[in-house]
Amino acid sequence: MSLRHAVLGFLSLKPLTGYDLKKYFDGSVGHFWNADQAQIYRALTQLTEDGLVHVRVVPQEGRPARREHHLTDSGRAELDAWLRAPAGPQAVREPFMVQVFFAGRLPVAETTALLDARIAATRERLGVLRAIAAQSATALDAIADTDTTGTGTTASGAVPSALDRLLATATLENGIRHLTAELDWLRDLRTDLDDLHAAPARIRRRLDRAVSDGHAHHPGQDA
Amino acid sequence: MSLRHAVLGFLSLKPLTGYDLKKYFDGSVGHFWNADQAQIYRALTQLTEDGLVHVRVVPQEGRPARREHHLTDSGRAELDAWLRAPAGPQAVREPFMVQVFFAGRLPVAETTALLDARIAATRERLGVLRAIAAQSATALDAIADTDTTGTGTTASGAVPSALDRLLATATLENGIRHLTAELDWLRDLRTDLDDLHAAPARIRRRLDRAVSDGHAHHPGQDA
DNA sequence: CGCCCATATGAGACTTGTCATATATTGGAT
DNA sequence: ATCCAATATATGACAAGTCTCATATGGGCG
Repeated sequence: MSLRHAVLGFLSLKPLTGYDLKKYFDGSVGHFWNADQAQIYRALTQLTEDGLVHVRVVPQEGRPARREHHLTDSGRAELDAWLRAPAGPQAVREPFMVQVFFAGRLPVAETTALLDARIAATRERLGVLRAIAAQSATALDAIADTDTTGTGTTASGAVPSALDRLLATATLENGIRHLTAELDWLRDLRTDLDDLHAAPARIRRRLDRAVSDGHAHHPGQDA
Repeated sequence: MSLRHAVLGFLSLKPLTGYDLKKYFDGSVGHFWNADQAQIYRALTQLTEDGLVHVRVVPQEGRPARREHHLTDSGRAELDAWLRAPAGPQAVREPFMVQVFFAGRLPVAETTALLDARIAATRERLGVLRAIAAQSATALDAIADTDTTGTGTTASGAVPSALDRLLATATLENGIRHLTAELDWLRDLRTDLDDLHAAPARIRRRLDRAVSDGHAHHPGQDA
């Protein structure tokens, strides 16, 4: 869906090859949008067919010719229209939550182990984002800096404005906030599990009974 | 991928028809996993082919026969194995962040309008989750309560344990935390945008120059 | 010599989403 | 009385999107 538009977005900054795009994706929007190389190339092909992009082939010494993709006017129009359109509700899809939801089948020890693993992984991802934020070179700078044209014509690589920086930083911050929230949640859940587990079996049975009150008794996870 | 496993998870609670499953999905894991009816039926077909599930047809007066899907032993084994397996890194995919990232092309007023819309939508979703949490009837209870069998044999609908409740509640809480984080972030961004916009044009230009220092000047969004 | 970088393309499997449709019964509206 | 709507139940077909894997070229570098 919006892979196309992300591509258009980058091309609005400056003309790029599929190869460039792949790198920029990984380097700047990688936290919230992953793009496979094949996908990018296919998107470019389609966009070209649809007339939103046109290709200029720039021969090079030694390397394969750059197939530079430039935005056309309709491409720019399409991008702006999309940017204006309020995004529909995005489909949520969290396999890990499914695991948690049904984790009652496992012995508690295994569940806490899974949580710990998840905590570690989340902390790691958070570290990565924090590191990027700390060096504070917005991905935009990387894009503006690299003179891919070789022609000396840096006209297309405009310097990012304060607004652009703010927005780019904000997307990073968004990732950080979500990861932080996730981490907090994981730790709280971890604690709750421990508390539940710490209560000796007899009390736990009483709890179960109190809570379900009047129904048949449940097998229980005491294994 | 894990639609299959979510289905297995529900079937481990009690045997269900595709129709039941659809309702349970919507009612309990709907916040973090959306499932289309056709998808569920397709998953059931596959699971049956793979021998993880077997169907018992229960004729009914007046209604179409219930095709009850029961977990087989290998089904249970598969479910447990999956629950134990640490989830791989999930692909992030946030169209809205893409919009934000490139929103610099729009006049600031439009961007803030988009943000406001997003704030409203997020608050709404948050309200829904909070309401569910407040009535505190875990989705599990709904599943246990409904006597779908009609046979009077309530044996399969086991009462959820304290652990099960904790986990179900936790997944809800997870959604709430993330939405809250999102909301905070949106508001902060909103404020930052206002601040930037509030600075008179001359100062803003100075800011831009200070920040980019030595490069060509950027067109700017003063429209 | 062999591997990596820059650059690009293709085939095929699989997942998802969307839409349409079928049947039988109960319960309300006209 | 009759008809429509809703409920409970289930399928089929197809478009669109994604992922994965494989492959090709030609120069630079260790």
